[in-house]
Amino acid sequence: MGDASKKKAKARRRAPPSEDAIYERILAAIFEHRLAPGTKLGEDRLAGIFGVSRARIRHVLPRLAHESVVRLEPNRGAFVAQPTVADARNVFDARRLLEPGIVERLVQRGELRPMLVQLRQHVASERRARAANDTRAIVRMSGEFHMLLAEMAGNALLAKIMRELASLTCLIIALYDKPSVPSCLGEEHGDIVDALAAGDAARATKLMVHHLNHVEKNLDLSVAEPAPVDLESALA
Amino acid sequence: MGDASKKKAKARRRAPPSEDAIYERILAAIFEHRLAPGTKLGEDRLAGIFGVSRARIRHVLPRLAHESVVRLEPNRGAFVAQPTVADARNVFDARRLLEPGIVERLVQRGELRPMLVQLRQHVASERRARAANDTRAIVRMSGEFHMLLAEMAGNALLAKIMRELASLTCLIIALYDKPSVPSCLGEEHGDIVDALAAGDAARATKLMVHHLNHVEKNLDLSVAEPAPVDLESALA
DNA sequence: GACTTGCATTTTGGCGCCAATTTTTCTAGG
DNA sequence: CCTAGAAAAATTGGCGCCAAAATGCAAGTC
Repeated sequence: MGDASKKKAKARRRAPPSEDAIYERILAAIFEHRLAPGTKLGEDRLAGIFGVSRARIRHVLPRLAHESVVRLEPNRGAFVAQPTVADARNVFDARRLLEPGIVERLVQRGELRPMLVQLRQHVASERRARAANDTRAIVRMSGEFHMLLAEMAGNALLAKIMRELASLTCLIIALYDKPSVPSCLGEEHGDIVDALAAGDAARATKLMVHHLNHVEKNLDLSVAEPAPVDLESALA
Repeated sequence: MGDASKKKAKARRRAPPSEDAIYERILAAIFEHRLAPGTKLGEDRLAGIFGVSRARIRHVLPRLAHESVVRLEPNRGAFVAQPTVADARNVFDARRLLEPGIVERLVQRGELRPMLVQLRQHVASERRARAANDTRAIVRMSGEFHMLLAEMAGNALLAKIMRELASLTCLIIALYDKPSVPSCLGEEHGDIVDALAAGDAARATKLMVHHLNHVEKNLDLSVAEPAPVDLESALA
């Protein structure tokens, strides 16, 4: 390959990236749709890119695999996961179950003045990204909004689960987004924040469910699965 | 140490345990309260016990750490996790959010005749273990009941999350169980199955929430945290 | 006699090498 | 010209060795 120079160029000069840093970097790349689903994540390749040894990479990949963000095939390597249509429905189903509860816990927490200003700032950033047509920022911040809500709900466990669901949702959008509409619906995040500011928990949860339904409906989940070719049964 | 013979005795003669097998074995030991919270999980110790190389162990421990079942201290080793009181409350809070939804999804699935027989069999096994006063089996099967429900709900993602929550619950019971009452409440699992059999989703979810509340109330979560000695702030 | 300091042992962390499997390419045949 | 087979290259998986850090012990000192 003749792009050895490019690898060298991307390796940090004398910054030894920590293990968590590599983890976050790969996750961020997936979040921003810089790594397409199905992309092979070769060990040597990644080691060269980050300027670390292969052993370091071999610690990070299983971690990502455990969150179903990468798929680990024995003796073949790691690939960015390709959630099936069934997986996608499961993710949205789980989110419809979790996120209304997260919103409820957030309002029950009381004293959400400082949280509201942070949420408003985030929504404003989203609006700016949308105005600039910065697709990567739009998708990333859209996921971050939901992660922010979860972190504010005061339950670190739920926040961790929400992080994982947000990552998977990013992959799903990358795979099944209809080219027609920009996947991020206008001001629905802002509407949720407004309901929270009004202390109307019921409306906030209802808006959250509707929002999730809208996002899912804007995906093309009707496509037949990439032919689950079951040779054994097909040739019986 | 003079117990080198005991290690050898426990090592499988000529059965090379797979990586998943080791994972499951350690998890099972935690489930059955054979490994107390805080126990150190030395690498070559485990390697000797399972008769595998240290490298194999070094792949399993991070996996368990990712589920918060073991705590990984840099340069110190792996320990069975010791969830704090706050962690415990978070776990039960998350379960109160998830499990009613799981029950709902189960009934909406329809055709639960075969599932009901399996659930009834499980409840019967639990009853038998309770009659035999087999504490380990009681705790293990109590967690397995909830995992079974989640797997039947038709959402593999929710099932995975429930598995993790069940593991953590086992640790929490091991840490905070009041010696007074056996932590597993009589026939509450059976009552939930009865409600499912009657097709009464509302009652089933209500019973589930009550059940979780009962389990939590039977724990001693009032103990003051082991003094989160924050030296920096204490000596300012 | 108790505390501190220094050293030895044990354990984890990391790096490099070698074997196994897969994928690609080259060659021979139809 | 295309297909099937085999050899070669590349990549993953695993094992062992070596360095770094932490713990426990022992000796020295006040």
